[in-house]
Amino acid sequence: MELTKHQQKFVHTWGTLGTNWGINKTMAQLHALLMVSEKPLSTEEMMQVLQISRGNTNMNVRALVEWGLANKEMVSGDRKDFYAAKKDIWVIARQIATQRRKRELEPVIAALQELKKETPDDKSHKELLDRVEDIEDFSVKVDSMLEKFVKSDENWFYKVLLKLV
Amino acid sequence: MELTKHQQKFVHTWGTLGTNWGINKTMAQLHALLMVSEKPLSTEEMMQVLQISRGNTNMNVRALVEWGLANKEMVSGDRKDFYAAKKDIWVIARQIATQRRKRELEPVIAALQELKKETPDDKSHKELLDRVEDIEDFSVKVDSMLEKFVKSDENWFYKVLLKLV
DNA sequence: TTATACTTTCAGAAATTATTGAAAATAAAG
DNA sequence: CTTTATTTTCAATAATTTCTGAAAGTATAA
Repeated sequence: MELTKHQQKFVHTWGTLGTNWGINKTMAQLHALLMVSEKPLSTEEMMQVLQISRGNTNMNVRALVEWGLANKEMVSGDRKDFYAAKKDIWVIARQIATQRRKRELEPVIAALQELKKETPDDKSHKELLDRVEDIEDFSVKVDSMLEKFVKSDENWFYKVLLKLV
Repeated sequence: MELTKHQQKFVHTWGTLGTNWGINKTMAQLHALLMVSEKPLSTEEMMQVLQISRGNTNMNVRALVEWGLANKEMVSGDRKDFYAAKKDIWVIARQIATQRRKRELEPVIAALQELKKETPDDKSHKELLDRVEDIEDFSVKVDSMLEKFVKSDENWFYKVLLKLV
């Protein structure tokens, strides 16, 4: 299997951009590769195109599945597992929002709530409690906004966008 | 200078959470420390409280200033530089949105636009162009939403939130 | 069964990122 | 100026994260 130079560039670029988003290069490149592929790909094919090891391929493609960005598929008559990326940008965006909410926002809210509960409300903790409460309130708002986005359809987003103008 | 155990826990927790957001631990801890401090702090004080080196303190406190999350301040009668965190959550959120837009979103849009321009519109690039266009459109929408948020006041956000219900 | 095809795991190696600490640079005071 | 206080830089090192490849594990076919 061989990519055109433009496909190669897309895969390479997506890997670099992913790095700035805190996503590891291999995972981002696999995602890009699956997104431009017309058909599901096997581990062998991904290894060969990206020139990476079997272990690395397996770990990262499964991370993609865990994030809900790709699916494992069976091709009849073949014993191998194949993988295909979800291609609808709204589905992708919702999956990412779901995961980031779970991994980045909810732990913040939980930690701040605990902190608030156990911190005595005395003079020496005024600043601390003010900060914790402000950040918690804000986080809860963002969280509920993301929740709405996740549960919404495409039109919701357009409507919101319109209303903002 | 000494923190209460609750302040210590906040600083420690914020450092850990920061790590999950792709921010380095020292930067997040410095941010937390400055957020709970009633007065601006000197490099010495920050080094001593967090038990970190002078170089590390200097680099990361300047990163906070670059992100617009803290300010350098002069205390009259003292030759040292002091630093204070911005404490208004709306200001903080807008600063972070501004920076993330610049660092994470704009490079994506620029890269995709370039890719789109240079990729021939033939059959072998159908998937690629479809993906690039979808992601670019979506990114531009998110970007303009963030732009609005950055330029807005606190009420804007509440209004948006209300409209979404 | 046993053989074969394929996937998963994981210890060690490689690459990347963060931190130290001391030297160089800068700035204020005498 | 010269001295002294302070900040900044950066090469060396430490810590963390990613990647490899081979061995162990699973599943299907013969």
